[in-house]
Amino acid sequence: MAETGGKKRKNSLPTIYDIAELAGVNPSTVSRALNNPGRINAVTEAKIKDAAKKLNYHVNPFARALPTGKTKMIACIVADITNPMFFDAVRGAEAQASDLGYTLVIAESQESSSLEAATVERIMPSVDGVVLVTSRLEDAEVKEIASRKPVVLMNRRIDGLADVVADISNGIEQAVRHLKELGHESVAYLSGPSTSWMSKHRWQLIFDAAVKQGLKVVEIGPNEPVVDGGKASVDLVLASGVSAVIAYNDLIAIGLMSGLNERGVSVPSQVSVIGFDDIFGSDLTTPALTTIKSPLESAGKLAVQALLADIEDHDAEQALETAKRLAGHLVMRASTAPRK
Amino acid sequence: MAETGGKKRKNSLPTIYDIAELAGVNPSTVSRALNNPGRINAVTEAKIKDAAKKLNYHVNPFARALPTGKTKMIACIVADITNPMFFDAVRGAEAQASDLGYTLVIAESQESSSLEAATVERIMPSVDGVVLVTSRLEDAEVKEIASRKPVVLMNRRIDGLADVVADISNGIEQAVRHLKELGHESVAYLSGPSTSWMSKHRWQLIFDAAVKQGLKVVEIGPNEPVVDGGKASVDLVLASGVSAVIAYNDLIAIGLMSGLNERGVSVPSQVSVIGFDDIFGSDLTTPALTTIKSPLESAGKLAVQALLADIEDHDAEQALETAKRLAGHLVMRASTAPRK
DNA sequence: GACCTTTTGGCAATCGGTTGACAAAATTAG
DNA sequence: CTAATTTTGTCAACCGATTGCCAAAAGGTC
Repeated sequence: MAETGGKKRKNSLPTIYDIAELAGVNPSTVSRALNNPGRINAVTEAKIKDAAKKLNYHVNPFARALPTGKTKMIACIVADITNPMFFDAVRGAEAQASDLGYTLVIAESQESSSLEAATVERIMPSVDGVVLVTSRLEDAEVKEIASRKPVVLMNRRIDGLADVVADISNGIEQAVRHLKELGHESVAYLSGPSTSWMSKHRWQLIFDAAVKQGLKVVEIGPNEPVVDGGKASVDLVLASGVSAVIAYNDLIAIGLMSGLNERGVSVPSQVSVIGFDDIFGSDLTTPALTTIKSPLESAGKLAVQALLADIEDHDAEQALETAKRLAGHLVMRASTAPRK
Repeated sequence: MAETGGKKRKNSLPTIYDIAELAGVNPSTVSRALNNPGRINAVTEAKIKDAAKKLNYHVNPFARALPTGKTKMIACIVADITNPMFFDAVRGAEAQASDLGYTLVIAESQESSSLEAATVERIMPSVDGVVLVTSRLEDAEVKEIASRKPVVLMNRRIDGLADVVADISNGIEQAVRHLKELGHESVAYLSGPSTSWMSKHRWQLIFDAAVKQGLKVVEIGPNEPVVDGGKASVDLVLASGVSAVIAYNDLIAIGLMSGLNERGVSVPSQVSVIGFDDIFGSDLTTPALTTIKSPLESAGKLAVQALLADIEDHDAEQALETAKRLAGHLVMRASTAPRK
């Protein structure tokens, strides 16, 4: 006999139909028992749940996604996975997502706005919402995306959209005051990519703080937000004649220190350097880097919390409010010293 | 007030039915034209593709996944996202996956075997295959998973399963010879987690090389594969009386150096330290860390290549063969010195 | 016991594609 | 010019869940 007489079941996974058969009820009853506890008689429900256990049933996410449109996946798009700054953010997001039964898809845009757009386009159909971390897209593009699916921004602000941005004004003020107290009279800001909202934001705050403290202040950039970007800016820094530098991020700060070192300029005795983020490794440098740290893990958590609140039609305000109280602060180490 | 961006749109995305209508053909013809080029008359095909462009059509991945079982997603499960070692691996994997039209889902198991099992269970139904990086699961568990979906291992070997493991025997031999040449007579291996295949593997090779060079050798561990794990082992290292240490990874090595430093023991003049992986930051320490580096980005690429070959029923041998030629080597920096 | 509610669970349509079977049309052969 | 063959596109049955609608069963009321 060519065909077996038995079930033609492939080695595929159990479905609600199998459960229905085993429990002697209709598939729709199974569906209700499983997602709509209470809708069904308690004893029937128990019988169905037993059968489900017995068959080791797991809902097929695709079959569910088709009619509901809900995929239980969210995306987190970061500019550069290899920047340690993203660790904590991603880890916080991951933890919160799986806590709430969602799967987090992480993708990177490699600091490219066109690649970011393509990535978003590719992933969007598969997810219920998106967290954009330090997005390099233009406001209009982000808004367009947000018009299709829930979006939460991290380290970026766009009017009308939800965002999680730690308040760094205090940290920056501390940093600038710190430099002032060390006797510095001028400071340079080594900016990040020109498409970075966060870079502009930091410059704005540094500018204000410096003016307030009566320090001369200049912006040098844009710089690639990587170690080599910092290294490449050494000439400009030296030419500017400043005695202190605040860099867009720790990577740039580290690159700058290494570049200065190669030039025989000593940090911190000749030039003081401050970074942002307190990434892994920033306490390993010589001298250890003074930096302005943000609570990125909490930020990641809250971003996902707000996103899921929106997706599931709860109130996102609470998470967003909590996020507003996130604040950065100065971590003092050894890369700053009194001006000679 | 900032609302999250979800204007849930009613009029959903274009479907093949819309295209069919616009092009005046049957939906199945559209499906064939789009996935089965050649099956359909060239002019009809063109007309359909035009219509698809016009409507800005994108296939609904869930609708497709339902009948085909193919999701065009693969998972990459790593032990700890915050270990910089995974950057390069993940980046290579991501790049290769999107090149081939797949979406990579990254998840971490936080070094926990039970969490890893749960994560795999959760993600498995949604993906076509899995890359396990330094898995903490037992052989039998991994095999069970591999019996359900294609699996490729990174930095782990299990009989009968595909793996990508760079050949580090040479790098280790270089390292041990290097220590010997510096006059060391004994070396300790600071091992990683007891569930780590890679940790055992490294110990094996170090042991062999040390014996061959006539060095005394001991294993100290297990240690948590993080900075604090290295710090915590300082007492044991000092008590052992060795003058050189090779650590399971750079994180442990860095922690050890910092711990030794706190004890007033100088690296490298009193104790030489060597790590593994050459992570970001390992050249920033004082002294800069000597380490055995593996080509992790290539490994990630090849793992995905092999996995996709398997999934799409091509020949995975080629990728696997190339992977066999991946080799690590010693990166000499400043954390090793002649024995006093 | 007749009548009205409320529970409970089944039927069948639906989500958006894929694909085997087949008929109509076009092409080639004899 | 008819028969055989190939090409092209349609029909309809899935894939596995969800859900509105409805009927049967159970419970309450008078």
